[in-house]
Amino acid sequence: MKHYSISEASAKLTIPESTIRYYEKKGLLPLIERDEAGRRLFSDDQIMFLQIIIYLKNTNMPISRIKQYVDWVVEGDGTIDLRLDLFIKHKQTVLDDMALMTEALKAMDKKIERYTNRIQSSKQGKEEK
Amino acid sequence: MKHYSISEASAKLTIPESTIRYYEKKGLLPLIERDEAGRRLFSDDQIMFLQIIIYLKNTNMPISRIKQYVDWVVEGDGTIDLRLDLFIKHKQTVLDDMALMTEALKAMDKKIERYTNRIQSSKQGKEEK
DNA sequence: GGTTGACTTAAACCATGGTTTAACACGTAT
DNA sequence: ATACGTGTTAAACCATGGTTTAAGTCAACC
Repeated sequence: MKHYSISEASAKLTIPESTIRYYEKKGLLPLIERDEAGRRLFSDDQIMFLQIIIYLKNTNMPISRIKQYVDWVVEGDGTIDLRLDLFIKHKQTVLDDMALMTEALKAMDKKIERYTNRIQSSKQGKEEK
Repeated sequence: MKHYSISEASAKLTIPESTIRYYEKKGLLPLIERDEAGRRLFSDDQIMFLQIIIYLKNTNMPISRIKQYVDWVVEGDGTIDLRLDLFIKHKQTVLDDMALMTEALKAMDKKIERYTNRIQSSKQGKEEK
C-alpha cells in the first residue's frame, strides 16, 4: 500500500495543501502518519476518507458536523447507528437544498426565456426599419 | 397596488427584516419608497424583485454579482443581453453545483447501505447467540 | 557548502453574509 | 403625557471557511 505526500494527495483530490492542513488542524484527519522528518503520509484509505469529507463539504455540511462524524468513526463500531443517522439526515438536507435550487432554476429559466424574447423582438424592430 | 411594510415583506418572503435592510444597504434594493416617517414601502413589484434576489442567493450567487445584476436592471433595456448572459452562466454554475451534490449523494447512499447492512448483521449476531 | 524545493508550525489575515447593538424617532392607545 | 410597538441609523460584532505569512527544518542536487 503506497503512501502519498501532501502534495500528491492535494493533486489527487484537487484541493489545496493549505486546506488539507487546515482540515487536519480542525480534527477532520486523525491518525495520519508522519515520516521521520515529520511529513504527512496518506494511505489509500486516508485518501478515500478525505474524499468522503470533501463530499460532505461539497454538500455544505459544516466542519463542526463533519468533525462529529470523524469522531464517531474514530470511536469505532459502537457509533455506527449514529453515523447512519447522520448520513440519512444529511441526505435529506441535501435533497431539500436541491429542491430550493431547482425552484430557483425554474425562475431563472423564465427570466432567460423572457429576456431572449425581448432581444428577439428588439432585433426584429431594427430589421423592420 | 398595495404597499407592504418591512415586517410584511419579511413575513411574505420568510426572510428576517435585518436581512432586507442589509440587502438594501448593499444596493440590492434600489428605488424603495419611504413613507412620511421614512419607513420603507414595498410594492408588489418590489416584492417580486426581492424574490428573484432570494432565488439568486439560494443558488449561492455572491452579493457582489447580484448587485451587478441589480445595477443592470436599473440601467435599463440596454443591459438586457448582459442580464441574459448572467442568467445563462449562473444557470450553468447551479447545474454544476447540483452535479457535485448528486455525486456526493451517491457516495452517501453507499455509506447508508453499508451501515444499514452492518447494523443488520450485528443484530443477527445477537439473535444467534 | 550553499541554494533549492518541499515540507513544517502557529498565528494573523481575509472575504462572505449576515446579526446585534445602541441610540433615537414616530404614532397611537391609555 | 407617557408608554408601547414599530420603525430608523451606523457601526460593531459574529461565524464560517479557508489563505497567507513568517520563521524555520530537512534532504538532495550542483
